[in-house]
Amino acid sequence: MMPDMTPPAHPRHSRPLGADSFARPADAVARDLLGTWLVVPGPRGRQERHLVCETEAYLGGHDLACHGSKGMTKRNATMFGPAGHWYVYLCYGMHWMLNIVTGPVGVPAAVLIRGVGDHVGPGRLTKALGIDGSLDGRAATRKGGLWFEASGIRVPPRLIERTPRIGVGYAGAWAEKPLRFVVDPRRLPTITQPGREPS
DNA sequence: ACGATGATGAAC
DNA sequence: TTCATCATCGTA
Repeated sequence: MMPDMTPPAHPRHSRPLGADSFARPADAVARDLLGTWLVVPGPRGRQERHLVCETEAYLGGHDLACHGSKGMTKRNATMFGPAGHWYVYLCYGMHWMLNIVTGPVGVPAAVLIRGVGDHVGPGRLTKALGIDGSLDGRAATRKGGLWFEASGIRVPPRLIERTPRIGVGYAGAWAEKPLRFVVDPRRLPTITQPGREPS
């Protein structure tokens, strides 16, 4: 069974990951977001939960692959703001990219969410989940929009694949750094029914 | 391998 | 105002 649409193991403890989870280096956040739920408002007041399985870290102004490396612009201003806010922008004229801002205020760093559950690919997942630029700048640390939630699923480090980031060949040596994090959800423990512990 | 598709940012 | 670029994707 794929993890999408699966309820949390402990609904009463369901709460968004807080600002503390994101006010850290982007590579640490990118790794730790693997195996968490992305909680998305669904039809008729329901929530969808999608397991995060692919992320990329953009480290800050010194990272030549990061939008913030050329200074603050209208598009990337959200990246310079507080951690735990969504940074969403349009890529190639048609694909919305979903990022979560990380690190301290003034440092343009973020994590790109590249794959969740069955929806692999940053443009595909935003299309499937109905995400667009109207989310840019909104907080992820409160219920009401989209947020992350601990799943209780342990992701063993040996199951995390690290590769260079996709589509940033222009970034010189920064293009080679292993800042993409991937886990195959089929290798994770079976997702449980509500009230049960992950095996 | 290539075109779609349009906002962005820098140059002029 | 023009132009190159772009954290992609579907089709061939």
